[in-house]
Amino acid sequence: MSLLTQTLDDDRLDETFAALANPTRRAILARLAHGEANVNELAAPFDLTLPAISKHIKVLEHARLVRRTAHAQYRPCSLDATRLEAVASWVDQYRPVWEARLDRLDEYVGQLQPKRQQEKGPRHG
Amino acid sequence: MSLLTQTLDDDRLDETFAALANPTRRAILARLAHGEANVNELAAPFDLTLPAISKHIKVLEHARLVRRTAHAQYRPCSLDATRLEAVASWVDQYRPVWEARLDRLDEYVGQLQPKRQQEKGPRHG
DNA sequence: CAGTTATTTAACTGAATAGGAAACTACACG
DNA sequence: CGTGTAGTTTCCTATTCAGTTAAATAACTG
Repeated sequence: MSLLTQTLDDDRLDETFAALANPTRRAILARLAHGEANVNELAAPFDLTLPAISKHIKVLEHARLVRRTAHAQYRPCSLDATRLEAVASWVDQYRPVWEARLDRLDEYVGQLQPKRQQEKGPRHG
Repeated sequence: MSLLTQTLDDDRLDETFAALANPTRRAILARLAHGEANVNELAAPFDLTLPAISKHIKVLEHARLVRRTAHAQYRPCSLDATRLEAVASWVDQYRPVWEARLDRLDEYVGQLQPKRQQEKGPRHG
């Protein structure tokens, strides 16, 4: 799959990235990586009201970054890493770009050999 | 670095994820992965006005996902993969979670050995 | 059933986003 | 200098977002 077609199958990537674009939500994910937690537990470290946390969780849930169950009046959350894996594979498409430090994937794609970096030269004349 | 401290150094991750949470901007990045391009070239595939694209580029530039230069009246953009690398390493923190399919990093952190996967068993009672 | 705990919903506010239209800047070219 | 080309800025609109308070729902507990 080329980087040009990548746009076609970014099914839910908008939603995923939008969910990740918030420090509270990333912190919630980090916490859930250590095991499931209910809403009050998740809210504890933050200077936010419970409804605010509840909404953040809803965003994460809707983005399928967390799964929820229900035990009595508790609604524990757990991490669902599937979408994180999707993020990883999206960003991994660009890995050659930063690894080669070429900033041109073309050259990487076309010719895998290291081959002298081939400066394009400044062409501002 | 543990997943709990990860929150502390997510310097510009908000901005980065927010910039990536848009299909037009991701498509622009994809295009730039093939080499630099100016604004009109970047705008061509989209059903958006030039100012709209210009603003998307500004978002990407501010998020340091693209770099810009100036040749005459052209302002070519090129991909800067540094922040993508940051995204990759952020998401890679979670790799053990989806690779082990445990949904509990604790167990991974505690005992790295493969050691028979140790099913926790269903505990919904 | 009354009360307590856990969580959500509703209603509202202020700020940020995405987009368009129109006007503006900057440069090249003749 | 005037015109075309490349791109940005300004202004405006509609939508979404993050947060609040207050009220509602849900389930356990005595």
